[in-house]
Amino acid sequence: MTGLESSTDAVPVVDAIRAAIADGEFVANQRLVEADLSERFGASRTNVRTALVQLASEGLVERVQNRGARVRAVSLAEAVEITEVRMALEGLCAAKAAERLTDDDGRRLREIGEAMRAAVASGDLLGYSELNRRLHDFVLQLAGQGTASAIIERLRGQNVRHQFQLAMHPGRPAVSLPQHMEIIEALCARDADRAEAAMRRHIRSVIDTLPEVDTTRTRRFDAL
Amino acid sequence: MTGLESSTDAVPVVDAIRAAIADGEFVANQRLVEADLSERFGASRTNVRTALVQLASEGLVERVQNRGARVRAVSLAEAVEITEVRMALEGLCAAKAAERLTDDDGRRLREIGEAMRAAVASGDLLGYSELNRRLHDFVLQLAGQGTASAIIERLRGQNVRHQFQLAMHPGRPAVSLPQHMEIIEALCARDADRAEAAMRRHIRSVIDTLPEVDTTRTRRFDAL
DNA sequence: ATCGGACACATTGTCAACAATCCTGGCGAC
DNA sequence: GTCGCCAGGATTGTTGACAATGTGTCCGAT
Repeated sequence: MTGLESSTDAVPVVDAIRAAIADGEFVANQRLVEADLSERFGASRTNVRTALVQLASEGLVERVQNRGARVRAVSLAEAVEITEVRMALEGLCAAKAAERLTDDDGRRLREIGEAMRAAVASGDLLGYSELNRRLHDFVLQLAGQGTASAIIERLRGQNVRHQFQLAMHPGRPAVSLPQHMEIIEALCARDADRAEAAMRRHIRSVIDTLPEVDTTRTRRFDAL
Repeated sequence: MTGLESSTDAVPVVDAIRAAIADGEFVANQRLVEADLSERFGASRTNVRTALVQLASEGLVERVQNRGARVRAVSLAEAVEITEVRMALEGLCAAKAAERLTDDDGRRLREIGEAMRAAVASGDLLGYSELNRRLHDFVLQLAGQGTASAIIERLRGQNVRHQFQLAMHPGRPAVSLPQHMEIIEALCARDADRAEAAMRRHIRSVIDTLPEVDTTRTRRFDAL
């Protein structure tokens, strides 16, 4: 998509920019010039401007007075902090999900689990990554915790880069697959404490792996 | 403060509105008319507008197309959800704080604890409430978790009403004081697990008390 | 060759006016 | 009396132009 395909959209500018950042079209530290975005998405500069304000309060972009906005680069330390928050919140959601689980939910969970096994066995990294997302999303949905889910979603947006690198890390599936299965088992057993513990162990291992996959060349040569 | 005292402030419109909501000057479901706020705070309507967008993405304000903004009313169920998130996150921060605590921090914690005891003994509800805020803030500061702290702060803003009612609940200090002391002791012992557990127990009791202090008369009969 | 200053350009910040939309109240038809 | 309908007013949404600020460049003096 090279140009102007959106003619009469409501207020999707913020979503469009968010998606562009998520998809890597806008890379970290890239400048976001209002006039350019305005033309790129066929929106008025005012709309782009308010979109940038909103994205700034979501932590996706940085804005400095009279100097414009750019895609915020999250350091490794920040990625760790963010994932620690996710650990606490997804743990909470796992516990809630265990309490509210229906038999049908359990079946769907096990389906995801089997699909994961198959994806890992066949070396389908992208498929496994997609299933990973589906599992975590499903847990959030089961938990029925709107507040927590919204926060987790927002934090995930800030971490797309690190998450992606993690998914492509060789040997990672062998570690995370059994953790995922343990989460599923605990949920199906409706054991809230065990589900929370399993989820926390899983995300703790993500945190421990983050430094290994970090490719922050730290080319900002002053702050690190 | 009744009127226009801010003449040449940078971009404090959003902070001013936030403060007004926190202080109860703007009550739940109250309409926030751009022109009125514009005059009230001596800012242009454009600034007010972007401020409202930002506050909406913070969850303090609700905005509907062509119908303006109003102060968001958080239901009891939402207040419970919010406080459950706080339980998870402040638990995390308590654990981190225990690991990083210095001797001097410990002394300051115990000072707060003693001041709390005195406030409760003398029936100083407002003083105790203020100390409560100071204790929780101090734990966040000790934890050094910027991401978690920012989220907690934001959630607190949404819950001001319920928090206030809780603080004024008779008999509440008798319950929360020993919990606060346990948190302080666990922190001073540098026992991360115990600190996290104590913090979670404390906030769990807050959650359990919320329904009792709830005064959602649902008097929104369309609100003005 | 390097430094300082002035000029030009690019970009953001602000404002006022205009258009679109929604709510209110009154009026007539049934 | 109730329902539908149609101005009138209030409020939000949008646009474009202009001001303010920052950035980069070129030139001359040392």
